[in-house]
Amino acid sequence: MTTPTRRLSRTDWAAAALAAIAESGMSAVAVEPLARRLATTKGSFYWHFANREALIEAALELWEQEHTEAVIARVEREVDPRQRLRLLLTSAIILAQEDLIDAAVLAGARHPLVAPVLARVTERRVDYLAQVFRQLGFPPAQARDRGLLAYTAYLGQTQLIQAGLSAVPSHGPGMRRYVDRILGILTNP
Amino acid sequence: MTTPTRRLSRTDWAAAALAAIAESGMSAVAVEPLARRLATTKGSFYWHFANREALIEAALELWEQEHTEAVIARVEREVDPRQRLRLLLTSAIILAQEDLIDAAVLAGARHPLVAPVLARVTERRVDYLAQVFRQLGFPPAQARDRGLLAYTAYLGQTQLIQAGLSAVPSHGPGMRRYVDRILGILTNP
DNA sequence: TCCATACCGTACGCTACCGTACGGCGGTGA
DNA sequence: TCACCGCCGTACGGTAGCGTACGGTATGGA
Repeated sequence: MTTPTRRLSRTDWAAAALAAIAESGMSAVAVEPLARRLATTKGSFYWHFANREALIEAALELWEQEHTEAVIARVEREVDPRQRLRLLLTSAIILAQEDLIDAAVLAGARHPLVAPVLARVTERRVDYLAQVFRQLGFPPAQARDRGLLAYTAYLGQTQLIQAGLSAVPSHGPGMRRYVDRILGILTNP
Repeated sequence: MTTPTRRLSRTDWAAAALAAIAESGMSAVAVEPLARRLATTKGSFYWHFANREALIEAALELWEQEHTEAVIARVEREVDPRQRLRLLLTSAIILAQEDLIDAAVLAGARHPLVAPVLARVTERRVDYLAQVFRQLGFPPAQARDRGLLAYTAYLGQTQLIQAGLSAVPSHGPGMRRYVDRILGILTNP
């Protein structure tokens, strides 16, 4: 995973912080515990970062890149907009189960450093969804409504899982049927 | 609100803790800050509670009662199931905007004391919604699906608001039309 | 009136974490 | 080989909150 060198980079710290957020939330971004986890000391940390805030910012920046821009870029390689939407939905469903980072960031929505990033990411994702619906032929206003609806469903789903009550088939043909049903509802004029 | 006496009860502390959760999340349930806020000292607190955990438990118990059982009891006074559903939806929409406690508890879903309470509350709410749909004439399995769908929409909505992007008319005739639309979708066979 | 009981104030020790100061080590270029 | 620089280890002081010990006060019932 990380290089076998014992010297750490700024990005190593940011990645560790992001992992800590996913596991235990914002409060887990603490310098000394992270240092223990990375088998180093605060001396390393304060060389790469001015303070704890700077680390949180770096971690959230990483999240924004990897969990929004990168996903959009990958989906954009699909040519057919309907296939794009399907790919988006399936990856969202799978991610909502395995990957806890989105839920963890949502949970920290009130944190002053999280709020602006979260707002940007939410807007970006809804915008992209709306764009896909426009490419499917819906007029702008309707496209945005449907984008919002789709994203709300995603959020609600992650929260249900957080609450320990998953009700969505997360794999296999059950999921395929489920995705098709959702797709039908979302694209039905 | 509270009695003009300066002596506090166990419930006063629990209510203050719940308010603190709504404002600033689980980590805000801290003895000394709460004591300052109540214009008293830790001496009072440790008379009424064994420790911080006990306070969190009491606060969550209060939440469970006031934000689930009490709402259900009030809605139950409505005779027509379709009216019950409408009342439930409108109060949910209004609450999702004004009242931040539900979102704050969701945000603490990973906390060991929150998780079981949240699981119970979620189950209870979905069960109740399913019951209403059964009373509307849907067969049990379909009723549960629709209950889940409705609750997912509620959760997604609160999360969107948390992310600073509200897209739902929260009052007036706009909300009435919106509720009617939702009602139509949810009860359409 | 007097005392028991319920409740609160205060001082203390403990732990976890933040941030700083500074010394040291190891690799790289002259 | 030596000096320099990037990176890390360590020790320290400061703060915030938890929990405890114990003394103090007020209030209602005998």
